[in-house]
Amino acid sequence: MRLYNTLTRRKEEFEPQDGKTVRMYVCGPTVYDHLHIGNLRPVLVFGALRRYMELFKGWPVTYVQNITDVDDKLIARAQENGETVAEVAARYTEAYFQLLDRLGVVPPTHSPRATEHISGMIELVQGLIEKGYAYEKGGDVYFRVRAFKEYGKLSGRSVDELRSGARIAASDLKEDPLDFTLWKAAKPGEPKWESPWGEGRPGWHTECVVLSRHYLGETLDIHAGGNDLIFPHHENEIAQAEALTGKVFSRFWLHNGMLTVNGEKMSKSLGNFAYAYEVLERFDPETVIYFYLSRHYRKPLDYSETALAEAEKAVDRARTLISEVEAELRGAGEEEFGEAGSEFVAGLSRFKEKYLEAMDDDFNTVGALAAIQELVSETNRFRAEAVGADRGALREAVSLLRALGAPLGLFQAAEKVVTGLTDELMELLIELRSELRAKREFELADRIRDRLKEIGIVLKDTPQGTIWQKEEA
RNA sequence: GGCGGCGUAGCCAAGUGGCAAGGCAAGGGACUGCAAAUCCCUGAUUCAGCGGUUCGAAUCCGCUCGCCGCCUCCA
Repeated sequence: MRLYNTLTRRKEEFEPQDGKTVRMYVCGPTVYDHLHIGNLRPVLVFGALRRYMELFKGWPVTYVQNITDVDDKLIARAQENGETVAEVAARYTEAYFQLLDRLGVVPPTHSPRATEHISGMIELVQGLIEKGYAYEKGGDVYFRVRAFKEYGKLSGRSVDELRSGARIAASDLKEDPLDFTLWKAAKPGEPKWESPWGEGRPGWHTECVVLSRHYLGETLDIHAGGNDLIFPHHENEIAQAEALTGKVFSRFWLHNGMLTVNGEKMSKSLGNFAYAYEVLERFDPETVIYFYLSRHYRKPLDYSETALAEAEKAVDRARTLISEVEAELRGAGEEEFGEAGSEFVAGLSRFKEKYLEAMDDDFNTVGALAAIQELVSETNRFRAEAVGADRGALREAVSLLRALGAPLGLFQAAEKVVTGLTDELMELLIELRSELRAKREFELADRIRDRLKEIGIVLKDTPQGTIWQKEEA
């Protein structure tokens, strides 16, 4: 498949370096607060990319995502609350995994905490000092940016440009204003670890380098995150990793576009802020997923209630088809279908092809969703016309729909469990009601339908007879 | 100031050199006791504007207008 690589600014053919397993690293949450709706985008997009590779490309993915459990924001939050940093981190880490579960996102293969790898970070910093890429000043350690000649290759900046840009605060301790912190001397009351430079804690960009290397080796296949991380975060990661090893840190860099609200990036200061869990109180998980995948991942995505409501209708169209077909064919055996059914089933492959083509072209989920919608339309058309055994062919369409939805996390809601007794009782009720309708005793017939609706069972009178379904969760 | 991106029907949104996907909304029709679901029909001679390259451009180049992101913590 082809993926747009920020490093080369082009779409490139992607294959895992060993031809088998994808080594993928995605920047994870800083657990000082709940995820907001912007944070959700990389989680859903790269989670779906991972599942697509596993389910359709045949590449198992080792997916590593860090949990940043020590940093300035966490320390500030802990002090506000009169808690320890560890308590704050534990609470929001738990919330994060609950959110993944709610959304049906497969958890990362590894979710290392930064604080579990402090010794690795110390080794990294030490290695950089030994090679002349870093220096210690007053208990802090800084990376010597000018020593790494390829600095700026990811973000397309040159050191000269950056210096003239000069919004970077000068520091007496740094040799150069562009140098960035690898290790911070501890201030009173802050979490701290012993190091060759005294007590302190790791600075910014060290954790991703150390964690990714620990689980995935020196060269990653894919490193992904929001495009606001390109500079300085990812640029600095490359500098550290490549200065130390001399090897390519990551072959591909993937960046998702920002979530906006009314066209502007969401932020607390603008007041256009919402938590992920709040959206999930208003919309079901598959609607939320559909919304996030309804725009190409590299473009900005504008959040609004209207957009979510539209996603809900779009996703419901497919789910209605699935659930109605399953209701219609409930109890029916595996029938062989005739010419019409066979022809219909043979034609289904074109939707899968369109889907694969879109997904393979820089993970174009929008095109993939279009293919899914076309599959839904075509199936509905067939459903309206088909009679007899050919209707069994609908099973094939539904099964394809589920398969295409699987990497995206769509259409996976478990089939409603129906016990044999319920099945028989419903058949009885429907039979009696049909007789009432035949006698035009609609009042009683409608009462049965209304009462069933109250207990969560929906009756639909279709040309093929009455079907019943449990109401959508 | 530097770097990057975007502007496609009422709304959302693919496509990035060869007759403009898909969804939502709207109108008409079919089906129907009523519901529900579904089907059919109706939409951009046109892709912010102006020039240029080309047999051919929404797609390439230049300019103009408008919007956004990064350059400081940020998904």
